[in-house]
Amino acid sequence: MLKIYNSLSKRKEKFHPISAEKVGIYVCGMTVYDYCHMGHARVLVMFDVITRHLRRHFPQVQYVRNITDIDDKIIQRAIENNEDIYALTERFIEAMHEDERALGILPPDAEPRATQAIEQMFYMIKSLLEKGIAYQGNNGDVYYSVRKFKNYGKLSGKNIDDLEAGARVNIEVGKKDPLDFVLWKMAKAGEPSWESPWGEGRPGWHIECSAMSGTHLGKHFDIHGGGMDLAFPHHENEIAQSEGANDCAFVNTWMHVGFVNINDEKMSKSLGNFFTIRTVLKNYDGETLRYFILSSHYRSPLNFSAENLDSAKSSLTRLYTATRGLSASESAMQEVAQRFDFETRMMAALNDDFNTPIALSILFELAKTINSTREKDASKANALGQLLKKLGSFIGILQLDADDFLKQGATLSTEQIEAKIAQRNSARDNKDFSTADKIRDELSEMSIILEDNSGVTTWRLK
RNA sequence: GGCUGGGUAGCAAAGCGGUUAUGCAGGGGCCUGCAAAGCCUUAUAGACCGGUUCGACUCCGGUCCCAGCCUCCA
Repeated sequence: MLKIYNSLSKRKEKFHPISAEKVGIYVCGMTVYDYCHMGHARVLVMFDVITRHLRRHFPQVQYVRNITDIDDKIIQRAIENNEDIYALTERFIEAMHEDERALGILPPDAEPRATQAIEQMFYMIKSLLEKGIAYQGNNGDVYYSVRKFKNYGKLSGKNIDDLEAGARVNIEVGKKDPLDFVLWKMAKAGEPSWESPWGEGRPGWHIECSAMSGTHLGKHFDIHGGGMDLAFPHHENEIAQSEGANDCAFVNTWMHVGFVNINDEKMSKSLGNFFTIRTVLKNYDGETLRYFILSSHYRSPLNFSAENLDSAKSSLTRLYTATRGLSASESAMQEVAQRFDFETRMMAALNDDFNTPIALSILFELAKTINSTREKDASKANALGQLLKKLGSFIGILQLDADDFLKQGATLSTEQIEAKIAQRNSARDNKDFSTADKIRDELSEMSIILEDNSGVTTWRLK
């Protein structure tokens, strides 16, 4: 039984899909004006794990993750770069896909773009205007009238009067109430714009997600997710728009992924303390990044540091080392899978609100079982090794050949290393251990570690 | 000011009212020419103060501290 923490009820709840035939999940994706950073990586990886797990439970899962390709920051960046806006967004969409592949993220089923959903936004805005929940300000912009929506604040736990007391909301000329937010804004000269019933303009940020989720998943669907910083105001406003326009419940389960921190502070663009995925990939492989993200529960803060990434690398190395040199048939794996409870416990961990730290601890227990079984019962160890890879696939790790993982990043060619090993072994045969150790030390300088196991010397990268 | 979370051993990170989390790092041992890997073993916890309980890291109350949201942000 899958349980998910619902940000709306602030409780872990049993997950019951609206239709067991087809589960719908919508995740707020990137605004594409720059490279993705580690905060984005966390959301991408976590919802990859979540959708993989949902697919294990339900025959059909429709995973929709949007791309925001029109907004103030994109326009501003295009001007700064003196670059065509579509060239800019196209460039960063491609970069995002590259980063995703490096992290082992499977593509969503649909990846709609805001600029391709303008028509649907019109329908929604029209409907809100007809119901009197939206209005056109005297500056031409169309606004959502927050006080017309009785449940405003139900997701973020805010009440309207407290918000107003905060007084950090920006006051714009066209708004009747400072809390109102824009649905459609009039275009300034030179900005990208669309002809609309309310004049030449472009969409406000929030309306795109209401429009695109409705198009792909219907008015009422199962799961909506994103980073924790989107809960307010973005998701709150989506609820207001969708429920206001459709007169029905919008989303059953809201999921929010915690922040990536640096020195216990949120990594964010505004603080400027962010690391892009591709920067981190220069020093660590994608799977290590993924492991690092999975090492804490998705709602907890995740502290980004070289120490923690190094630790992730070591941990992953241990798991890969356990699978080294093992292979078994599917039937042998199935047979052993039934005799042990690893798979059951793995499922239970993921069923408990996607508890990836527990899931990883189970993989380590399995690795230990493999290591201690190797000598005694090779065929059992082989089968357990296959099981480890299978359970790793549940969270998208351990899918490489162990040698490919353990040997990646060497500064010498395999031939050069093998030659050194041959030299060292002939020295060892002659009991010339000082020469042998010297060769080993030289390789160690280049982070190449030798291991003499049952008469065979193998190597790996530190 | 309003609203969320959180404070666990050297570091990271979970579950749990009574039984080993797990990984990295450390100690001892086995293995090894020596190492590495692996195996066995071991130490180090639960911010603070009360309460409930036969028993609390786990429940309740209070105190202190930290982070986040209330403005674009994943």
